[in-house]
Amino acid sequence: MIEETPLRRIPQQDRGQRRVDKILDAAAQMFAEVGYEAATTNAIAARANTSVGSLYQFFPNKEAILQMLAARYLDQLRALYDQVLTAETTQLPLPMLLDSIIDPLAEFKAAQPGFEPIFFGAHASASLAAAAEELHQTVIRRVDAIFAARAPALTASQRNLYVTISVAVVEALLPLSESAAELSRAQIIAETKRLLLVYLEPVMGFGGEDG
Amino acid sequence: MIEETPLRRIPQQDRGQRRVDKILDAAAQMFAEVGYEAATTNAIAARANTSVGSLYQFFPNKEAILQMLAARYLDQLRALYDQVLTAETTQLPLPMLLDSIIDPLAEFKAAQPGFEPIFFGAHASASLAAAAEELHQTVIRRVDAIFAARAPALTASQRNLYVTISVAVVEALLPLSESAAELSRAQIIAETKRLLLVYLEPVMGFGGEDG
Amino acid sequence: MIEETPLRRIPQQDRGQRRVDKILDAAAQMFAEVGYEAATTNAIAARANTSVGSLYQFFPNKEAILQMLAARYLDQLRALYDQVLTAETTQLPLPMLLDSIIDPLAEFKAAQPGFEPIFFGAHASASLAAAAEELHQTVIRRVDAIFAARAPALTASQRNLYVTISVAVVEALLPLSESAAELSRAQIIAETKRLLLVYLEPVMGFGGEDG
Amino acid sequence: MIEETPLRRIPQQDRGQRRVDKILDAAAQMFAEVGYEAATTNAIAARANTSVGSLYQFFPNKEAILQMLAARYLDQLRALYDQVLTAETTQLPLPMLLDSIIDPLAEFKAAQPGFEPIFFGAHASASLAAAAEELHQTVIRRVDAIFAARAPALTASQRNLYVTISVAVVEALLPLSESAAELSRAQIIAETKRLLLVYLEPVMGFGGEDG
DNA sequence: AATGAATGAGAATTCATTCAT
DNA sequence: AATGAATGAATTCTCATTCAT
Repeated sequence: MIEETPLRRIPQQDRGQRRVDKILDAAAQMFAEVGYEAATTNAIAARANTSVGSLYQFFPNKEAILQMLAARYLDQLRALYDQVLTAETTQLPLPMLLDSIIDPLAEFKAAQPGFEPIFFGAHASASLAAAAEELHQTVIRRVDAIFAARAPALTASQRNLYVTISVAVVEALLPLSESAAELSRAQIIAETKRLLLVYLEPVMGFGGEDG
Repeated sequence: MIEETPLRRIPQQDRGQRRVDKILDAAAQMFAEVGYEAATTNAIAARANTSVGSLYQFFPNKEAILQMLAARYLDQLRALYDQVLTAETTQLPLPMLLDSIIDPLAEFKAAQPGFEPIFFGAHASASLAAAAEELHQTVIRRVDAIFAARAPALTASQRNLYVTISVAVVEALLPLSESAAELSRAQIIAETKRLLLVYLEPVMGFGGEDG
Repeated sequence: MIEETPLRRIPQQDRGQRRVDKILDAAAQMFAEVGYEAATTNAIAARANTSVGSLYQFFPNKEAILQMLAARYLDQLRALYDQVLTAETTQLPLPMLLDSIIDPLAEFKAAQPGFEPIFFGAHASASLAAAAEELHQTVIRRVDAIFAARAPALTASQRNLYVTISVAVVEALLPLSESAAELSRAQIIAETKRLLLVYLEPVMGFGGEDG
Repeated sequence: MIEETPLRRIPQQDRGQRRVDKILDAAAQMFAEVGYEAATTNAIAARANTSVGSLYQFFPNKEAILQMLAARYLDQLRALYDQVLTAETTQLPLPMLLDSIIDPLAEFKAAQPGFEPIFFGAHASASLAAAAEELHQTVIRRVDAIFAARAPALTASQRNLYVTISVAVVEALLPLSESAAELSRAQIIAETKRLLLVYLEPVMGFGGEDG
């Protein structure tokens, strides 16, 4: 889906790949700290212990950094879910299914500082929105597949509603641990699951299609 | 920090007030259209049929416009809720209570183009976050008061959890009607209420303190 | 032919027009001294006793300065020729006709430092070439009209050859006074005329259509 | 200033010389295509199938490439004229003498893509002008020697005028075949000769010192 | 008070040149 | 010697803010 490689030069050597990673890490930090617009390419390069020139050797422009970062998150997230969400997962009791979906996301979010502003962050700029779109769609598709397997009685349209709402809820609640509300990360996660449990139980409460 | 009046000069005359309003309206539109960062003060002034000079006569800097806009929304939202949320409202059946809380917000959001990026919009920039904070706190406090009256058995800490989650859910779901998910505004609102209903019913499902 | 006004803002006031003129003068000097590519917008602004910001208030980009400069020269050159080249001029003895064509150009070139790099001289960059094109075409058309009136027996194609060669010769020789060849301006101009005289005499040597 | 060898290292081995040649060829192409300023050293190296590093092993800086290219053209042009312009040539009838001078130059120009922007190309940048200077002087000296032999009656100063004008005319007219004037190369060359014939005939029209 | 021209710091991006491998 | 990654000064252009009119 990201057709054209956003990388200006594909780093064949380890050193190049390490440099790209360092730049992406630095960018993730800066985006998280000051936002995409306010993060300057010079500052990103400096934090990555490189020069702007090197940065532009790998990325054609600032937006490409964002896209590449999103693409990296996408890969990692996919890998994470590939591990966790197997055919059997689908048939777990709902609470455990919710664990399987939410826990990886929560952990990923906690581990990756730049993930939140891209994925959770609302769409303050056109660039951000574009970068986040594929990530969102991927999560949406995964969840949709699970819901489809779990609640085959739902029409595609009904499922769309459940999926959209569920994903939006998770995206909205997980970041709350950052807020001033004096709620612990664990509390937030637990309550998110509880909320989705009562919401989804009527349609996919039981271990699957059986009653 | 927001303590000091962001208005450089308090417009005593109507004309001044009208000008401030026009600038705020223009700013709201621009913020909604292109985002806070991309909205230039010159463009805001032009859309308000004024000059940058006049704009800076009323606002010390760009961020002050945002703050002032947030403050205006705050006033309007307060007034709205003052009308709707009376002592009796608190004791309505939960579905109707949810109507009382969510409908005004949904309508306000629909009517005010600039409200969404500030209030719902994620916190892409430090400025936006700061401006939104008071709005959030106000809504939080209102809802907290209602929940307190309705579910007096809850500890402050428990209530904090319910309030935080409930408000976050509303903030996350209402903007979905803008997204590409092919869901109508009415569908979104209905589902938001249904979600909160199942979530809150256990603790405040009955008409009030009685069983 | 320059369809879209290259001016970002059309200066209604005298002050604005004066500023535009000062910028164009400064640009002309810089282009003449270091060439178009090496002339930086900051240096142009500085020499015009302004700021880059002001420069960009009037010109959308660096190339527009060049275009505007060429357009200004075009206007001035047209005005100059409108004065000098009347219907009667056409019928003057060839030496005087050559005076009428070459002298204004030589004087204009001497008076306008920036004219030479644009009009004379080959065009190293695409921008320069584009800017010069209209100037060239205008001179070509003028000369063509004169030649047509003077030597009606020539076919359009033959005339094209004479005009092209004649104009190219003038464009090549006049700048020689700048070169190291130790030739005075007057010498150069005189020899240019003598050269064209012997070249053109066979086809338009006599006072006009008469033999 | 051009005194010091522009070559950083004099390539003793064939391989080095071949590399230098390839770089010069690549540079000539790029200069012809996009101009001196716009031609980047990286692009030149790439087109020469080398690396920038190697390029800088042979050339201290970008300008040196231009100088070296001009020097190479100088050598080739000298060799060409050494072949063609012998003592006997000088005494040929003027039309044939002009053939002897102009034809090699026209052919050389047609064969060497980078020659035109340097030699004919007006002096858009200080670097270009410097590089072209020696080429010009060489041609000037050759032509001067011929004119001296052919028209010994002319004073050095008079000869200077004729030589300067003649060379400038050729430099100006030959490139016209590239322009949009719809004139063929052959037409241009023929007309250039005709022009110089009528110009020079009075002073060196006859087969030599007689007449 | 109102205007909008003027300012210039700061941002993204390029490219000649260097230097570690 | 060859390579090409790395560097960072320099350039174009923007836009928040000021200030003369």
